[in-house]
Amino acid sequence: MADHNQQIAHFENICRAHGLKMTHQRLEIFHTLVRSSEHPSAETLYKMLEKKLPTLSLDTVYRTLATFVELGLVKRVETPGSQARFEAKIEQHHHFFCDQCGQLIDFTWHSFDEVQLPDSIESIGTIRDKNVVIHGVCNHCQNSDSD
Amino acid sequence: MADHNQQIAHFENICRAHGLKMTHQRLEIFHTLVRSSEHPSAETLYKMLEKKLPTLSLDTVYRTLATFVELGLVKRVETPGSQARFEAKIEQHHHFFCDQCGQLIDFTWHSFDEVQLPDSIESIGTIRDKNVVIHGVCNHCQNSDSD
DNA sequence: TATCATATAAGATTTATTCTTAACTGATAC
DNA sequence: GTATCAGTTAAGAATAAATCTTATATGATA
Repeated sequence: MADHNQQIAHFENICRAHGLKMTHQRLEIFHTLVRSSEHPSAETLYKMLEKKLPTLSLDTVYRTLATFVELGLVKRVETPGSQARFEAKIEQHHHFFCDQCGQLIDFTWHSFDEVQLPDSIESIGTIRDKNVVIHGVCNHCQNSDSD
Repeated sequence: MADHNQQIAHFENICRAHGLKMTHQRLEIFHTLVRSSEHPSAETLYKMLEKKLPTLSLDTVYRTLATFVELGLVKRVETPGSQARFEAKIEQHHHFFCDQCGQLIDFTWHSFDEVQLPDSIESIGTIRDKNVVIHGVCNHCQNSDSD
């Protein structure tokens, strides 16, 4: 398990540096996202939080996520689903997307991270980030298919 | 330049095999997509075709693309943009996405295609497809930034 | 303690996409 | 060739995700 406290400290620093107030909502949304591995949508986050913050509004979740993405604290993950999904994971990682259930699973692949890209990339542009996306069927779906 | 005729023959076979009529609209939409390298959205395709098919409706473009995706003739490409984008490219390839202009550029990387995935994948699921997505700034944007 | 950024509520707006219905077109089977 | 029926069109309605609006309330920080 990664050191979430450190990440939350970083989050607080960034907010302070940008003169953003540390509201319960922001803190809880970030906490939830950092601790979740399911890459939730705004709506999912809203539901995850409704017990802890009964007055939270979906609008605030959207607004807050947009702020976080702008600050680079959170990433929007592209998926085939209709709703945008988010993650607060900082370490370099890659995604396995289950075409059956829509689950998104992180994995690491250090040898890929260090490999050099093909020369042809130079004629295309400058790299900020390189990621692997695997599409397939997760083991859970695979097993439940066998009935 | 790839052999588009072969791809179009394949397209016709698949349509016939599924009892789908070879309408002008379907043919032109597929032609345009096969020959385009810009991964157009439904709306972009619609605009690309409005001269050739003045009576074409946007609805038909959406409907036709959905049919093609279902038949596996066309792929929906996930991008950070709000509109879905499509490609008819069959050969294994990867994507460079320009964060500045939203352009999506294909590239090939054979050594990646052949490399083995990390063992950890086995505990996740079965692979259908693996792709690299690079985010960065294309050379065109890079150059026009320097003013 | 005061100030002001933020959150909330309620509802309107925007945008992409899909659906509906009715009339028409044209591809394919015969 | 002609009939049939899938598919297209038009026009407009319906959905759904996301964003915005306005007025009021809250609560973090100086």
